[in-house]
Amino acid sequence: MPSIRLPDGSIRRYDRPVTAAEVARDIGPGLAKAALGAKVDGELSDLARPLERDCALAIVTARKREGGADPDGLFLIRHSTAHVMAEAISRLFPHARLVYGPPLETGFYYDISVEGGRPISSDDFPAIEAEMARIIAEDRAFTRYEMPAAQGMEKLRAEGSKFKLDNAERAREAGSASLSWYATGVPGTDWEDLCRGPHVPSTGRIGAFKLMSLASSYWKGDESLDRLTRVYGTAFATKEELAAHLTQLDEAKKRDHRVLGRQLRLFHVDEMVGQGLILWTPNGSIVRQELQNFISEELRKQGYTQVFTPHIGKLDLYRTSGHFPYYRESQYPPIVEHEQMAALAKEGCSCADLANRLEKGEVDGYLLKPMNCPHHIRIFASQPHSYRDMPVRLSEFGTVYRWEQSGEIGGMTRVRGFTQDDAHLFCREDQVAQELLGCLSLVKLIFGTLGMHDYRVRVGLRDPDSAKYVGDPRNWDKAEDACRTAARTLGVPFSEEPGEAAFYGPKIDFVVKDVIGRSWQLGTVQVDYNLPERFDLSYIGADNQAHRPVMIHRAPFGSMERFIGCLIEHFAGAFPLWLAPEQARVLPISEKSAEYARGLHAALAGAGLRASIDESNDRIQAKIKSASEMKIPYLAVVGPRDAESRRVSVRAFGIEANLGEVGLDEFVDRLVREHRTRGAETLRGTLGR
RNA sequence: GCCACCGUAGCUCAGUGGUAGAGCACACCCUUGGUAAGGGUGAGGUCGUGGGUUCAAGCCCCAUCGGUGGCUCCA
Repeated sequence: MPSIRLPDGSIRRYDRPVTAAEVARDIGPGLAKAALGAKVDGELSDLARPLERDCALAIVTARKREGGADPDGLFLIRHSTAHVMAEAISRLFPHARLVYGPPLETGFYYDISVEGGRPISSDDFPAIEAEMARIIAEDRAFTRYEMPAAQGMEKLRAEGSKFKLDNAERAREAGSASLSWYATGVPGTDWEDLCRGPHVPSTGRIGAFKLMSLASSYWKGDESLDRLTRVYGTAFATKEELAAHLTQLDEAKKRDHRVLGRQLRLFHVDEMVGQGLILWTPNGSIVRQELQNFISEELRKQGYTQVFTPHIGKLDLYRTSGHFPYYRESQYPPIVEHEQMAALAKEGCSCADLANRLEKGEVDGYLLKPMNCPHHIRIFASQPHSYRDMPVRLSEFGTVYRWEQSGEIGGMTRVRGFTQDDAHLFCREDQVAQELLGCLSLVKLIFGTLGMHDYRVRVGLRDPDSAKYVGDPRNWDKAEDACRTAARTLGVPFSEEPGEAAFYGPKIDFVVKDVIGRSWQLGTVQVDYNLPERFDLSYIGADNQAHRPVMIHRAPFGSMERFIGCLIEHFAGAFPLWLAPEQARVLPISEKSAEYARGLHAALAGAGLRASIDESNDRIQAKIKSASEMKIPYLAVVGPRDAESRRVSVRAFGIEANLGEVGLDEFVDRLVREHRTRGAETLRGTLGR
C-alpha cells in the first residue's frame, strides 16, 4: 500500500493504489484544480497514472511555488499543444502523416509529411489555430492506453505509417516492452497518436498558444530521406505569459545585429559584391580597429610577434596541410593560371578532367586560403630554430575564405570571407600546458573586459568511429589530455564532445548564443601534433638532435565578423565609449551657443576623441532624440549658461536625465581617461550614476 | 544545397489586374527653442532582374539573383 512523500517532507499513506490527481484532491481543491501532471520519483508523469508503490510525489502546476512559470508545467502544456495541433492538421490535411512532435525550450514543433498532397503554408495558420481552439474548447481528456509491443506493432503496421512504425521501433530498441497511445477523448472514437507522454489532463488545460513558423526538415535529420514540414508553435499557461513572450521576441529582434548593423551603419552586405562577404563601413571599422588594438596590445605583452601573409597560396601547400583534400567542398574552387588554362583548353580538357587532375596534383593552381596555418608554418620553417627560441608565437589578423552553403549564410555570424585574430604557437612538448593556459587566460581577459560572461566551453574530441582525422592516435590522446587539463584550470564548467575536433587536432571552444537563441562558436584553442609532422617541422634540442615542435592554433575572437556580430547584440548596439564609433556629440541649445560648442568640439577632437557637433536648427529635444537613436555614449548639451561658466551639461546614453555640469576641460579629460582605461573609469560613474 | 515565406523611395511598411502611396530620413524656408520629434514647402521609385500570360502586370505564371526562418553542414 503506497506511502507517498510530498515535497514538504510530509507523508500520506493510502490503503489502495491512488492517482496523483486523487492525492492532489486530498491536499486541497485549489491544487487539484491547478494540477497539470505529476513528478513521481523525479519522473514527469500523467496525473491519472496509478501510484501503486511508495514514492516521492510532486504535483506539477503551471507555476512554481516561488513564482514564475514551472518548466515541467510548460513541458506538459507544450507537448499537449503539439498533439492538439497535429489533430487539427490531420483534420484539415487528410493526406498529412505525422512524424514526431517534441516540446522545446521555448515552444514545440511537429514534423509532418505532406507528400502527395497540398503543402502546408503559413496562410493556413489561422485555419489551423481555429481548429485547435475548437479542440481546446471541447476540453477532451488526454486518455492513455497501452498494449504489448508486438500487438502495438501489429496495429501500427495495419495503419501503415512508416514514420510511427519507426518511432515505435526505436522505443522498443530503447527497452520498452509496451507501446502507449494518447487519445484526445475516447480511445477508438477520438483522434489518437502514438506517444510516450505525459500530457495535461485535458485539452482545455492549454492556456494560450500560437503557431509561429514553418520550416523544413529531413526525416531523422538525413537529407537522403523524406523531406518533412516542421510547424513551430508555442504555448503558455496564460494569455499574459504568451503576450510577454511575444513582446520579448520583438525586443530581441531590435537587438538583432543585422537590424542594428543597418541602423547604426556598422556594416553592409552588398548583392553586387557577393553573398556572405562583409563590407565594413566606417562605423563598424572603428569598432573592429579598437578591438584589434586591444588584442594587439595583449599579444605584445604575451610575447607574440606579428606577421602578414597573402590571401592565396599554391594548391600544393594545401595538399601538404590536408586542407585541400579534406575540405574541397567547403572551399572556393582553385585558381588556375592563364597559360595552364590555355594549354588545358588546347588539349580539350573538360571541367571534370580539370577537377580530377587538380585533385591528383597533375595540374597546379592557387587556393584562396581557408586557414592561416600553412602560411605561418612556412614562416616558421624558413629559419632553423633552437629549443632556446621556443615557443615561437606568430600572430596575424588573417582573412580566410570558405565556401559555406548558401542557405547557411546570414548577417555577420556565418559568412564566406572573414578575418581571424589568428596565431600559431610552435612549442616544445614540455611547453604545451603552459602555452594553453596563456591562451585561455587571454580569452578570459577579453571576454571579461567586454562583460561577456554568458558563454559555455566545449572540449571537442575526435569521434573514434570516423576516418576524417589525420595523424597518430597516440598523439591524439596526448593532445586531448592536454586540452582537458587546461579546460579544468579555467574554472568554468565545460562539456566534452566527441566528433567536434578539427581534422588535425582536438580543441577548446567558446560558444555564445545570439538573440534568436542560436549558438555560435567564437574563440577557439586547438592543439595540433599533426601539421608539424605533415610539414616535417623541427627545432634543435639541447641534445643537438632535431625534435618535432607541437603547434597550438588559437583565435580568442574566432573571427572579427562573427565576434562583432555577437558583440553588437551583447551591447544591443550601445557600445562602451572605447568602442563606440561616435563617442560624444556636442548639442548647442541654439545658434547663440554655437561658437562655444565649436570650441568644445575642437577640444574633444584635439584630444583624439571621436566627437561631432549637431548644428542643425532642431530644438534640443530633437537633437537628443536623434543622438539617442545612434546610441552615442555621451551628449554634451551647451547653452548660454554653460558658455558663461565654461562648463557642459552631460547626458549619458540610457539615462534620461541631465547628469549635471562639469567643467569643459574636465569633461574632455574624463572621456580620454574612460577611453584609455577601456571603461574601467567612467565619467558617468563619477557623476554618481 | 533542401523546404517555406519575402523583395515597392535611403529606412520601416501600405498597396489583389486599370496612370505608384504613407511615416521617418534628406533639401530649402520660417522658427533660436535648456534635456527623447516646432511648423511649412520640396525632391526622391523603369515596384530585385529576365522572360511569359493579358487590351492592360507592382499584383498572375516561369526562371534567376538576394533576404528571412528552419533542415543539413561548419577546418
